[in-house]
Amino acid sequence: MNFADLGLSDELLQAVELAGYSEPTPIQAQAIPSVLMMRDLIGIAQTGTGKTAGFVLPMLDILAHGRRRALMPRSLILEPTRELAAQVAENFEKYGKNHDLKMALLIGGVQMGDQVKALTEGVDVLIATPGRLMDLFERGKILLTGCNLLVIDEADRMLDMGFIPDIETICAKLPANRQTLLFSATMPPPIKKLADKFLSNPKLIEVARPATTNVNIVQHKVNVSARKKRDVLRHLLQTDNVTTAIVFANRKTTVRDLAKSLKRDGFSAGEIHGDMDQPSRNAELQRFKDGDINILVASDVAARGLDVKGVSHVFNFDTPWHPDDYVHRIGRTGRGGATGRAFTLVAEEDAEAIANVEKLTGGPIPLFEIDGARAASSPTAEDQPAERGRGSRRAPRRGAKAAPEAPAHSAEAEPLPRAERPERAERPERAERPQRAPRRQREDTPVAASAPRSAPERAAPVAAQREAPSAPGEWNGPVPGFLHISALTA
DNA sequence: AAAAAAG
Repeated sequence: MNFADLGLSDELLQAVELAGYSEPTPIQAQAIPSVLMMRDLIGIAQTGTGKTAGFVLPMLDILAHGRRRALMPRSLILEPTRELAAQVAENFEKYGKNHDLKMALLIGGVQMGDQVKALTEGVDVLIATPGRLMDLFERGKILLTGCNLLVIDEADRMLDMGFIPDIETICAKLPANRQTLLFSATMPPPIKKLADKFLSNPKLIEVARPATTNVNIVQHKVNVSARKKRDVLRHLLQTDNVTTAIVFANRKTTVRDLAKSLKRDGFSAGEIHGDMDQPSRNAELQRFKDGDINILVASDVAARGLDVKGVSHVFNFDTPWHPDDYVHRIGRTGRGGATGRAFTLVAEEDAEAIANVEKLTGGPIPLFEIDGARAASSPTAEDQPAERGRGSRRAPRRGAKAAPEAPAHSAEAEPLPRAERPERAERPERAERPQRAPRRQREDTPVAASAPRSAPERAAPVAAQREAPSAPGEWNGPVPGFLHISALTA
């Protein structure tokens, strides 16, 4: 199966080829022809399956015909979070480079002026979060009567976030005679009802099995007391060949404190959560994507859909209360055929949550024991995927520095510091300290002795993984032309 | 219990 067999135009095929893809993913192979035939579609799929390109590519083809009119966008894509909306916009830029199509990114947290201006001039596609879209609509800045192509992305997430009434309101403002595509990782009854109400004779495509069955993600839980969570996290960050990690916490305050603490300890860390203003959120995410930082501490704003290449590890500093979120969080790693590792720190307060997670994922998550240096497993070169073809031998990304490393778990691994010892004194020092955060010296926390620097080849496979081309639809580095999109929302 | 999204 080849992209050329799917009925896409030559301009699109060229953009796809330029992006480095030749073979469509299963969801693309199934979705693209149906969308081109103007059918309604239900896609049971998660991000990381190439879902985004699955609707962006045929939409571009459809939009290539017809003309835009002021205030009357021709198509609308709804996304649950601002970051996801921006990510879809990047895809439009990438694949639409041969088309003269205008888009507007309508998200909150940024000034309305440029968004309104774009609407006034006419856009072909709106990419929006529901709140800002409703706001602009109520202000009379948008007419949705010309919008005959609608994409509802991440519908189950929209449900979780209470957006379904908004979605219904928005659907009612669109022409009844339209094409609707709905994507969702799961199909809970309210989503099924929504689909029944707003889609007609949809083609059903199901490709993504739950991420928990993603064999590319090695999962572990670590029993730990609440007060030792930070120590265990630091230990894992140092000893598990972490190149790039997302650390999820349940509360925004935890995210903030933890990021601060990691930075203080010299880790190259950043943070993202909903209490930050949008420019800061964008900046932190970009720093992470660019490799300026290799650890992102995040709330569940980043749990779903975010597509950053080469995330070697996901850490759940807290077990998510909602078991579905566990699946989404760990799905940030092990993407595009790469191997990922997911650790969940389980304290007493997480007991109930982890039980629910294990019920959902269908079995106990293997315990990873640290105290006593008894590691259940450690990443080795064999764990890493072999070369995935397609030019994966580019030089390592400039900014993608590895985390401070120590040898992988083995009999000689350092045990965790014991509670009664001065906690930092026992920790192996990071030989290659991420320079960005100047360490604050404190006399009671001496810099620990240096751990042997692990051989560079240990980290190499994961670094290569970060560089390997992703499937279409995945985030694949900054898109040069994207500047003008961000300018639209600056 | 939280987080997200409009401000």
